[in-house]
Amino acid sequence: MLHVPPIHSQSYVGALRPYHSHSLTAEASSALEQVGTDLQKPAKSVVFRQGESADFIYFVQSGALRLDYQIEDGRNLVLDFLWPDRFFGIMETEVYAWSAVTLVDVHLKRFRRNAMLALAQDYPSISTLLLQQKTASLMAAKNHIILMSYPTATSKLIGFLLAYSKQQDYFDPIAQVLTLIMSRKDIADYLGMTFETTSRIFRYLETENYIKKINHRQIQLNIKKLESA
Amino acid sequence: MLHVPPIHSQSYVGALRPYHSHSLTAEASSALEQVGTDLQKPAKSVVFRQGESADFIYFVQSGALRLDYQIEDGRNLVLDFLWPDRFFGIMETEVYAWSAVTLVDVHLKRFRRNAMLALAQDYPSISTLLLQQKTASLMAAKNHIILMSYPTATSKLIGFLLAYSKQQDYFDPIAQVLTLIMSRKDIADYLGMTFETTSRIFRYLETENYIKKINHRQIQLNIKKLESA
DNA sequence: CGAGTATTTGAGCAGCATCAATAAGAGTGG
DNA sequence: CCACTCTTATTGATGCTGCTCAAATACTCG
Repeated sequence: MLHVPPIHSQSYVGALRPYHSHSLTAEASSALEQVGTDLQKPAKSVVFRQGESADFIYFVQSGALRLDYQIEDGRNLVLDFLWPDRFFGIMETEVYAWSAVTLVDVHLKRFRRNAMLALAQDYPSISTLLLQQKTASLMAAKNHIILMSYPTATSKLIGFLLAYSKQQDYFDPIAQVLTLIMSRKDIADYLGMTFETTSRIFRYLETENYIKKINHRQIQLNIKKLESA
Repeated sequence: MLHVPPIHSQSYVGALRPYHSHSLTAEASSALEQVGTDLQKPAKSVVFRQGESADFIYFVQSGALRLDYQIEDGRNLVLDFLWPDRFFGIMETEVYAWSAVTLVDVHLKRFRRNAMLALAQDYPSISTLLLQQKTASLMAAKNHIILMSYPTATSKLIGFLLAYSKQQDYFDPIAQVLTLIMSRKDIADYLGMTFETTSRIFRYLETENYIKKINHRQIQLNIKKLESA
């Protein structure tokens, strides 16, 4: 059975509590189950591309992805990072407005959009689910905007690290070690800076004892110090 | 019969926008009508404040507003500008995560959140409407992120002017004159820069004949030149 | 008309981008 | 397992953009 936990927040905007604390009814859940198929993708593979026909809606069962928006000037913008329990690809348009790329091996559930939207007409709890998931996307976008509005690259990166450290799959709260599954460039493209700046700020944070690099992808965080910065 | 335009439709000039839509059935429409009340607000008034109990959902019938997010460090961030045909204040949390402030005199429709969400359980078309409106908010946020990612203040401001000039209430396509209903500071707080920079870029755009200032709030745009920049 | 607010403009400096060169790590095949 | 290649990350030097602080001007509203 497909169990969708209530949205939890990694947010600066505020904790996100569902209006009705709820998951799907048993009937809605099994109806959804019948139109969904399991799907596995290796790391660094494309789930869908910007501009492709938006025929499917996806759900992250495990792993992580990033959403890329290709700008006309050639730059790539990372719009969001997706973690387990998130739906994505819920478009109102014919085509996907951005691409979805896996960062690690992922386990997805895939639904035909037509089928899912038809079910939403019959099962109010599916409509509510879709609305909650859209809300989750919107809150993530608002948090992203807030991060990008920070006046310095240092505060942006600190904000990013603190938000990221809420992801229990990649942060060990005992050892305080964060496993970076995305590249310096991905982080830079998310925060609106160059990857050289990202790298330099990591260096600066280490000299000031905010973090300690174990290797390129493993970083020990001094959470308290980062939070008070 | 209720008629709400699809989210990508263009607004028509001057008239009051009904929230009635193709997506709402007659029953859903009249049910909604019974829980909605008309509301007028003068320019520069607060519709709701960040942190207040999120009891109402609003619909813009005419006018324009901005959504403000107050950051702990004292800065104010403009998250979005709202135009006619947009719902706002659809929260999943107990309280509003940002404030809504009118830029000009506005005509709103106000719905009790409890009532509206209860109706959504009975009328699938109301759920669809809410989902569409969330999508509109999300697309606006994504466009905002794209704007903020532009590498220079000049390109951000050009992007803002071009997007804003799609608002037929405030852009005269014959004279090519855009009426700015928000301050330099509002624009700066939306784009993530200082208002001095906003002012300087306006000056620069005028020297390069991208725009011509009629006065502080009326600006003639050379759309073609701006688009090719 | 006067007081308060919004906007413009100036000077100097800090932070980030750019261009460039190394270094570290990951992947592959012998 | 090592040698080779390719990718990712780091570090350096330099210049420009946009921020800060400051002052003057324009506009708004009672």
